Amino acid sequence: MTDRPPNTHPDPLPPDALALDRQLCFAVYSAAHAFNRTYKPLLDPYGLTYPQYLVLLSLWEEDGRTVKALGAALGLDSGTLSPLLKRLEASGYIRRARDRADERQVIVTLTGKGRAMQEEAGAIRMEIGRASGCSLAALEELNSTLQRLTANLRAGQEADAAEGAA
Amino acid sequence: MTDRPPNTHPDPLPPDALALDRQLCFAVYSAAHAFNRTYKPLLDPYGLTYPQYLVLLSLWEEDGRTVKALGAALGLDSGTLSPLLKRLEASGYIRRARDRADERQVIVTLTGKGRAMQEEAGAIRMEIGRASGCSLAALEELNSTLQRLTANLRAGQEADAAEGAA
DNA sequence: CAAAATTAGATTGCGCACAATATGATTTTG
DNA sequence: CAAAATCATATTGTGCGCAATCTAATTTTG
Repeated sequence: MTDRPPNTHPDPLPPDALALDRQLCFAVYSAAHAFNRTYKPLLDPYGLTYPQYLVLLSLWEEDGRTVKALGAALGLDSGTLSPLLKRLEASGYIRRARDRADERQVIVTLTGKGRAMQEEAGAIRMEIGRASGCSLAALEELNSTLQRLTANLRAGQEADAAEGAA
Repeated sequence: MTDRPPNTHPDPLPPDALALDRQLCFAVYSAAHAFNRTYKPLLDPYGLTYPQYLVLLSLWEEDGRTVKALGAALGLDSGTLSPLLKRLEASGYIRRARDRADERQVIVTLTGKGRAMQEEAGAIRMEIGRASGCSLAALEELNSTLQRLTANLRAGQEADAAEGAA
Protein backbone atom coordinates (compact mmCIF):
# COMPACT_ATOMS: atom_id res chain seq x y z
CA MET A 1 0.00 0.00 0.00
CA THR A 2 2.00 2.93 -1.24
CA ASP A 3 0.79 6.31 -0.08
CA ARG A 4 0.13 8.32 -3.18
CA PRO A 5 -0.60 12.03 -3.33
CA PRO A 6 -4.17 12.67 -2.21
CA ASN A 7 -5.53 13.00 -5.72
CA THR A 8 -9.11 12.14 -4.97
CA HIS A 9 -10.33 14.07 -7.97
CA PRO A 10 -7.34 15.91 -9.37
CA ASP A 11 -8.92 17.04 -12.58
CA PRO A 12 -12.40 16.79 -13.95
CA LEU A 13 -11.69 14.28 -16.67
CA PRO A 14 -13.47 14.97 -19.92
CA PRO A 15 -16.74 13.07 -19.86
CA ASP A 16 -15.65 10.65 -22.57
CA ALA A 17 -12.11 10.15 -21.30
CA LEU A 18 -13.06 6.57 -20.43
CA ALA A 19 -14.59 5.80 -23.82
CA LEU A 20 -13.21 2.56 -25.19
CA ASP A 21 -11.94 4.04 -28.41
CA ARG A 22 -10.04 6.65 -26.46
CA GLN A 23 -7.95 4.04 -24.65
CA LEU A 24 -4.58 3.38 -26.21
CA CYS A 25 -4.41 0.13 -24.27
CA PHE A 26 -7.52 -1.06 -26.05
CA ALA A 27 -6.14 -0.08 -29.44
CA VAL A 28 -3.04 -2.14 -28.67
CA TYR A 29 -5.13 -5.03 -27.33
CA SER A 30 -7.30 -5.02 -30.45
CA ALA A 31 -4.34 -4.80 -32.80
CA ALA A 32 -2.69 -7.74 -31.06
CA HIS A 33 -5.85 -9.81 -31.54
CA ALA A 34 -6.10 -8.71 -35.15
CA PHE A 35 -2.52 -9.82 -35.83
CA ASN A 36 -3.17 -13.13 -34.13
CA ARG A 37 -6.24 -13.74 -36.27
CA THR A 38 -4.39 -12.77 -39.42
CA TYR A 39 -1.51 -15.10 -38.65
CA LYS A 40 -3.72 -18.04 -37.74
CA PRO A 41 -4.70 -19.16 -41.25
CA LEU A 42 -1.10 -18.65 -42.41
CA LEU A 43 0.38 -20.75 -39.59
CA ASP A 44 -2.32 -23.41 -39.28
CA PRO A 45 -1.02 -25.39 -42.29
CA TYR A 46 2.28 -25.80 -40.44
CA GLY A 47 0.67 -26.74 -37.13
CA LEU A 48 2.15 -23.64 -35.50
CA THR A 49 0.60 -21.05 -33.23
CA TYR A 50 1.69 -17.43 -33.23
CA PRO A 51 3.72 -17.62 -29.99
CA GLN A 52 5.38 -20.78 -31.28
CA TYR A 53 6.24 -18.88 -34.46
CA LEU A 54 7.85 -16.18 -32.33
CA VAL A 55 10.05 -18.81 -30.72
CA LEU A 56 11.17 -19.96 -34.17
CA LEU A 57 11.89 -16.35 -35.22
CA SER A 58 13.98 -16.04 -32.10
CA LEU A 59 15.89 -19.26 -32.80
CA TRP A 60 16.54 -18.30 -36.42
CA GLU A 61 18.31 -15.25 -35.10
CA GLU A 62 20.37 -17.36 -32.73
CA ASP A 63 20.03 -21.10 -32.38
CA GLY A 64 20.88 -23.06 -29.27
CA ARG A 65 19.52 -20.61 -26.74
CA THR A 66 18.50 -21.53 -23.24
CA VAL A 67 14.89 -21.36 -22.08
CA LYS A 68 15.83 -18.36 -20.00
CA ALA A 69 17.36 -16.54 -22.97
CA LEU A 70 14.25 -17.23 -25.03
CA GLY A 71 12.12 -15.96 -22.20
CA ALA A 72 14.13 -12.76 -22.03
CA ALA A 73 13.85 -12.23 -25.78
CA LEU A 74 10.10 -12.83 -25.86
CA GLY A 75 9.09 -11.51 -22.47
CA LEU A 76 7.75 -14.86 -21.31
CA ASP A 77 8.49 -16.98 -18.26
CA SER A 78 9.00 -20.70 -17.87
CA GLY A 79 5.37 -21.21 -16.93
CA THR A 80 4.48 -20.23 -20.48
CA LEU A 81 7.54 -21.51 -22.31
CA SER A 82 7.92 -24.96 -20.78
CA PRO A 83 4.67 -26.38 -22.16
CA LEU A 84 4.96 -24.37 -25.38
CA LEU A 85 8.44 -25.76 -26.07
CA LYS A 86 7.20 -29.26 -25.31
CA ARG A 87 4.58 -28.84 -28.02
CA LEU A 88 7.11 -27.39 -30.44
CA GLU A 89 9.30 -30.41 -29.78
CA ALA A 90 6.38 -32.81 -30.18
CA SER A 91 5.62 -31.29 -33.60
CA GLY A 92 9.25 -31.71 -34.61
CA TYR A 93 10.51 -28.14 -34.94
CA ILE A 94 12.96 -28.12 -32.03
CA ARG A 95 14.85 -30.35 -29.63
CA ARG A 96 15.47 -29.68 -25.95
CA ALA A 97 18.48 -30.98 -24.06
CA ARG A 98 20.05 -30.26 -20.71
CA ASP A 99 23.31 -28.38 -20.92
CA ARG A 100 26.07 -30.83 -19.92
CA ALA A 101 28.16 -28.01 -18.47
CA ASP A 102 25.29 -26.72 -16.31
CA GLU A 103 22.52 -29.22 -15.88
CA ARG A 104 20.10 -26.58 -14.67
CA GLN A 105 19.88 -25.14 -18.14
CA VAL A 106 17.95 -26.51 -21.09
CA ILE A 107 19.31 -25.74 -24.55
CA VAL A 108 16.75 -25.37 -27.32
CA THR A 109 17.92 -26.31 -30.81
CA LEU A 110 16.25 -26.18 -34.21
CA THR A 111 15.70 -29.45 -36.06
CA GLY A 112 16.00 -29.71 -39.83
CA LYS A 113 12.27 -29.09 -40.02
CA GLY A 114 12.69 -26.06 -37.81
CA ARG A 115 15.39 -24.61 -40.01
CA ALA A 116 13.47 -25.41 -43.17
CA MET A 117 10.51 -23.47 -41.87
CA GLN A 118 12.49 -20.27 -42.20
CA GLU A 119 12.06 -20.49 -45.97
CA GLU A 120 8.28 -20.37 -45.58
CA ALA A 121 8.48 -17.50 -43.12
CA GLY A 122 9.51 -15.06 -45.81
CA ALA A 123 6.21 -15.54 -47.62
CA ILE A 124 4.28 -15.28 -44.37
CA ARG A 125 6.01 -12.05 -43.50
CA MET A 126 5.20 -10.60 -46.93
CA GLU A 127 1.56 -11.58 -46.56
CA ILE A 128 1.36 -9.94 -43.14
CA GLY A 129 3.00 -6.81 -44.45
CA ARG A 130 0.47 -6.67 -47.24
CA ALA A 131 -2.44 -7.26 -44.84
CA SER A 132 -1.28 -4.44 -42.57
CA GLY A 133 -1.84 -2.06 -45.46
CA CYS A 134 0.95 0.24 -44.31
CA SER A 135 3.99 1.51 -46.13
CA LEU A 136 7.37 0.20 -45.09
CA ALA A 137 8.21 3.56 -43.61
CA ALA A 138 4.96 3.73 -41.64
CA LEU A 139 5.56 0.21 -40.31
CA GLU A 140 9.01 1.11 -39.05
CA GLU A 141 7.80 4.35 -37.52
CA LEU A 142 4.98 2.55 -35.71
CA ASN A 143 7.34 -0.21 -34.66
CA SER A 144 9.78 2.12 -32.97
CA THR A 145 7.01 4.16 -31.35
CA LEU A 146 5.59 0.97 -29.83
CA GLN A 147 9.02 -0.14 -28.68
CA ARG A 148 9.46 3.15 -26.84
CA LEU A 149 6.00 2.81 -25.30
CA THR A 150 6.76 -0.73 -24.13
CA ALA A 151 10.07 0.39 -22.66
CA ASN A 152 8.30 3.19 -20.76
CA LEU A 153 5.68 0.83 -19.36
CA ARG A 154 8.34 -1.67 -18.30
CA ALA A 155 10.37 1.04 -16.61
CA GLY A 156 7.29 2.00 -14.62
CA GLN A 157 6.77 -1.57 -13.50
CA GLU A 158 10.33 -1.92 -12.32
CA ALA A 159 10.07 1.35 -10.45
CA ASP A 160 6.89 0.18 -8.70
CA ALA A 161 8.45 -3.18 -7.92
CA ALA A 162 11.50 -1.53 -6.38
CA GLU A 163 9.22 0.77 -4.40
CA GLY A 164 7.32 -2.22 -3.08
CA ALA A 165 10.54 -3.95 -2.05
CA ALA A 166 11.92 -0.89 -0.29
CA MET B 1 25.13 -15.07 -46.66
CA THR B 2 24.39 -12.35 -49.18
CA ASP B 3 23.66 -14.75 -52.02
CA ARG B 4 20.53 -16.73 -51.38
CA PRO B 5 19.55 -19.87 -53.26
CA PRO B 6 17.77 -18.92 -56.49
CA ASN B 7 14.52 -20.28 -55.14
CA THR B 8 10.94 -19.34 -55.70
CA HIS B 9 11.39 -16.25 -53.58
CA PRO B 10 9.61 -13.32 -55.15
CA ASP B 11 11.95 -10.77 -53.63
CA PRO B 12 15.26 -11.16 -51.86
CA LEU B 13 14.25 -10.15 -48.35
CA PRO B 14 16.89 -8.28 -46.42
CA PRO B 15 18.82 -10.82 -44.36
CA ASP B 16 17.46 -9.50 -41.07
CA ALA B 17 13.90 -9.01 -42.28
CA LEU B 18 12.83 -11.76 -39.89
CA ALA B 19 14.59 -10.31 -36.86
CA LEU B 20 12.23 -10.14 -33.91
CA ASP B 21 12.62 -6.42 -33.34
CA ARG B 22 11.77 -5.79 -36.98
CA GLN B 23 8.34 -7.38 -36.64
CA LEU B 24 5.55 -4.92 -36.01
CA CYS B 25 3.39 -7.80 -34.81
CA PHE B 26 5.92 -8.48 -32.06
CA ALA B 27 6.03 -4.82 -31.04
CA VAL B 28 2.23 -4.90 -30.72
CA TYR B 29 2.33 -8.22 -28.88
CA SER B 30 4.92 -6.90 -26.43
CA ALA B 31 3.09 -3.63 -25.87
CA ALA B 32 -0.12 -5.51 -25.13
CA HIS B 33 1.69 -7.59 -22.50
CA ALA B 34 3.30 -4.50 -21.05
CA PHE B 35 -0.10 -2.82 -20.67
CA ASN B 36 -1.52 -5.92 -19.06
CA ARG B 37 1.33 -6.04 -16.55
CA THR B 38 0.98 -2.36 -15.79
CA TYR B 39 -2.76 -2.66 -15.22
CA LYS B 40 -2.49 -5.73 -13.03
CA PRO B 41 -1.33 -4.07 -9.79
CA LEU B 42 -3.86 -1.27 -10.35
CA LEU B 43 -6.79 -3.66 -10.86
CA ASP B 44 -5.83 -6.40 -8.40
CA PRO B 45 -7.13 -4.43 -5.38
CA TYR B 46 -10.56 -4.46 -7.00
CA GLY B 47 -10.45 -8.14 -7.93
CA LEU B 48 -10.64 -7.23 -11.62
CA THR B 49 -8.65 -8.49 -14.59
CA TYR B 50 -7.89 -6.30 -17.58
CA PRO B 51 -10.48 -7.87 -19.91
CA GLN B 52 -13.05 -7.56 -17.15
CA TYR B 53 -12.12 -3.90 -16.82
CA LEU B 54 -12.72 -3.49 -20.55
CA VAL B 55 -16.23 -4.88 -20.10
CA LEU B 56 -16.88 -2.29 -17.39
CA LEU B 57 -15.55 0.50 -19.63
CA SER B 58 -17.92 -0.72 -22.27
CA LEU B 59 -20.89 -0.77 -19.89
CA TRP B 60 -20.11 2.69 -18.55
CA GLU B 61 -20.51 3.94 -22.08
CA GLU B 62 -23.82 2.16 -22.45
CA ASP B 63 -25.38 0.01 -19.77
CA GLY B 64 -27.76 -2.85 -20.41
CA ARG B 65 -26.08 -4.26 -23.49
CA THR B 66 -26.49 -7.78 -24.70
CA VAL B 67 -23.63 -10.27 -24.68
CA LYS B 68 -23.51 -10.00 -28.45
CA ALA B 69 -23.23 -6.20 -28.34
CA LEU B 70 -20.41 -6.45 -25.80
CA GLY B 71 -18.70 -9.00 -27.98
CA ALA B 72 -18.93 -6.70 -30.97
CA ALA B 73 -17.54 -3.77 -28.99
CA LEU B 74 -14.61 -5.75 -27.59
CA GLY B 75 -13.98 -8.16 -30.42
CA LEU B 76 -14.69 -11.21 -28.29
CA ASP B 77 -17.06 -14.13 -28.75
CA SER B 78 -19.35 -15.90 -26.31
CA GLY B 79 -16.75 -18.55 -25.62
CA THR B 80 -14.66 -15.86 -23.96
CA LEU B 81 -17.42 -13.62 -22.63
CA SER B 82 -19.73 -16.19 -21.05
CA PRO B 83 -17.33 -17.34 -18.35
CA LEU B 84 -15.83 -13.85 -17.97
CA LEU B 85 -19.27 -12.34 -17.34
CA LYS B 86 -20.05 -15.11 -14.87
CA ARG B 87 -16.97 -14.13 -12.89
CA LEU B 88 -17.86 -10.43 -13.10
CA GLU B 89 -21.30 -11.29 -11.78
CA ALA B 90 -19.85 -13.47 -9.01
CA SER B 91 -17.67 -10.56 -7.87
CA GLY B 92 -20.69 -8.27 -7.81
CA TYR B 93 -20.00 -5.80 -10.61
CA ILE B 94 -22.76 -6.82 -13.00
CA ARG B 95 -26.00 -8.77 -13.25
CA ARG B 96 -27.10 -10.94 -16.16
CA ALA B 97 -30.71 -11.53 -17.07
CA ARG B 98 -32.48 -12.98 -20.07
CA ASP B 99 -34.34 -10.43 -22.13
CA ARG B 100 -38.06 -11.01 -21.56
CA ALA B 101 -38.88 -9.84 -25.08
CA ASP B 102 -36.36 -12.21 -26.68
CA GLU B 103 -35.26 -14.99 -24.39
CA ARG B 104 -32.28 -15.80 -26.57
CA GLN B 105 -30.56 -12.63 -25.45
CA VAL B 106 -28.87 -11.95 -22.14
CA ILE B 107 -28.84 -8.36 -20.92
CA VAL B 108 -25.82 -7.30 -18.87
CA THR B 109 -26.42 -4.57 -16.30
CA LEU B 110 -24.12 -2.74 -13.91
CA THR B 111 -24.75 -3.10 -10.19
CA GLY B 112 -24.21 -0.25 -7.75
CA LYS B 113 -20.70 -1.58 -7.19
CA GLY B 114 -20.15 -1.66 -10.94
CA ARG B 115 -21.25 1.95 -11.35
CA ALA B 116 -19.22 3.05 -8.32
CA MET B 117 -16.10 1.56 -9.85
CA GLN B 118 -16.21 4.24 -12.54
CA GLU B 119 -15.02 6.75 -9.95
CA GLU B 120 -11.85 4.73 -9.38
CA ALA B 121 -11.28 4.30 -13.09
CA GLY B 122 -10.35 7.95 -13.51
CA ALA B 123 -7.33 7.52 -11.24
CA ILE B 124 -6.36 4.29 -12.98
CA ARG B 125 -6.52 5.96 -16.34
CA MET B 126 -4.33 8.82 -15.12
CA GLU B 127 -1.78 6.37 -13.74
CA ILE B 128 -1.67 4.45 -17.03
CA GLY B 129 -1.27 7.67 -18.98
CA ARG B 130 1.62 8.63 -16.74
CA ALA B 131 3.24 5.18 -17.09
CA SER B 132 3.02 5.33 -20.87
CA GLY B 133 5.29 8.34 -20.76
CA CYS B 134 3.76 9.84 -23.87
CA SER B 135 2.23 13.22 -24.45
CA LEU B 136 -1.52 13.41 -24.92
CA ALA B 137 -1.01 14.25 -28.55
CA ALA B 138 1.35 11.33 -29.10
CA LEU B 139 -1.14 8.99 -27.42
CA GLU B 140 -3.94 10.08 -29.71
CA GLU B 141 -1.76 9.87 -32.77
CA LEU B 142 -0.66 6.33 -31.86
CA ASN B 143 -4.21 5.39 -31.00
CA SER B 144 -5.59 6.35 -34.37
CA THR B 145 -2.67 4.77 -36.22
CA LEU B 146 -3.34 1.48 -34.44
CA GLN B 147 -7.05 1.73 -35.14
CA ARG B 148 -6.32 2.06 -38.83
CA LEU B 149 -3.92 -0.88 -38.69
CA THR B 150 -6.50 -3.03 -36.93
CA ALA B 151 -9.14 -2.06 -39.47
CA ASN B 152 -6.80 -3.02 -42.31
CA LEU B 153 -6.02 -6.40 -40.78
CA ARG B 154 -9.70 -7.10 -40.19
CA ALA B 155 -10.56 -6.16 -43.74
CA GLY B 156 -7.98 -8.66 -44.94
CA GLN B 157 -9.50 -11.41 -42.82
CA GLU B 158 -12.96 -10.74 -44.14
CA ALA B 159 -11.66 -10.76 -47.70
CA ASP B 160 -9.94 -14.10 -47.12
CA ALA B 161 -13.03 -15.52 -45.47
CA ALA B 162 -15.20 -14.46 -48.41
CA GLU B 163 -12.67 -15.94 -50.81
CA GLY B 164 -12.77 -19.23 -48.93
CA ALA B 165 -16.55 -19.31 -49.04
CA ALA B 166 -16.67 -18.56 -52.75
C1' DC C 1 34.37 -28.60 2.65
C1' DA C 2 29.36 -28.17 4.39
C1' DA C 3 25.34 -25.21 4.93
C1' DA C 4 22.89 -21.54 2.89
C1' DA C 5 21.59 -18.92 -0.91
C1' DT C 6 20.82 -18.54 -5.69
C1' DT C 7 19.57 -20.14 -10.15
C1' DA C 8 17.04 -22.73 -14.08
C1' DG C 9 13.14 -25.23 -15.25
C1' DA C 10 8.92 -27.63 -14.43
C1' DT C 11 4.35 -27.92 -12.42
C1' DT C 12 -0.21 -26.31 -10.76
C1' DG C 13 -4.08 -23.39 -10.80
C1' DC C 14 -6.68 -19.68 -12.69
C1' DG C 15 -8.23 -16.73 -16.40
C1' DC C 16 -8.31 -15.23 -21.29
C1' DA C 17 -9.02 -16.53 -26.35
C1' DC C 18 -10.98 -19.18 -29.89
C1' DA C 19 -12.83 -23.24 -32.75
C1' DA C 20 -16.31 -26.46 -32.69
C1' DT C 21 -20.40 -27.93 -30.97
C1' DA C 22 -24.84 -27.98 -28.34
C1' DT C 23 -29.26 -25.99 -26.76
C1' DG C 24 -33.11 -23.43 -26.81
C1' DA C 25 -35.66 -19.39 -28.71
C1' DT C 26 -37.21 -16.90 -32.71
C1' DT C 27 -38.04 -16.20 -37.55
C1' DT C 28 -38.74 -17.84 -42.23
C1' DT C 29 -40.88 -20.59 -45.46
C1' DG C 30 -43.51 -24.02 -47.67
C1' DC D 1 -49.44 -23.47 -38.86
C1' DA D 2 -45.44 -26.86 -38.92
C1' DA D 3 -40.78 -27.82 -40.51
C1' DA D 4 -36.53 -25.65 -41.48
C1' DA D 5 -33.38 -22.12 -40.97
C1' DT D 6 -31.40 -18.69 -38.17
C1' DC D 7 -29.97 -16.60 -34.00
C1' DA D 8 -28.06 -15.86 -29.07
C1' DT D 9 -25.78 -17.91 -25.68
C1' DA D 10 -23.46 -21.73 -23.27
C1' DT D 11 -20.15 -25.56 -23.16
C1' DT D 12 -15.93 -28.22 -24.27
C1' DG D 13 -11.26 -28.72 -25.56
C1' DT D 14 -6.74 -26.73 -26.62
C1' DG D 15 -3.22 -23.32 -26.04
C1' DC D 16 -1.29 -18.96 -24.17
C1' DG D 17 0.07 -16.10 -19.93
C1' DC D 18 1.26 -15.52 -15.22
C1' DA D 19 1.68 -16.14 -10.03
C1' DA D 20 3.05 -19.38 -6.78
C1' DT D 21 5.39 -23.30 -5.66
C1' DC D 22 8.59 -27.27 -6.21
C1' DT D 23 12.91 -29.71 -7.44
C1' DA D 24 17.44 -30.14 -8.66
C1' DA D 25 21.86 -28.05 -9.81
C1' DT D 26 25.26 -24.58 -8.93
C1' DT D 27 27.45 -20.92 -6.39
C1' DT D 28 28.47 -18.43 -2.25
C1' DT D 29 29.90 -18.18 2.46
C1' DG D 30 31.22 -19.34 6.92
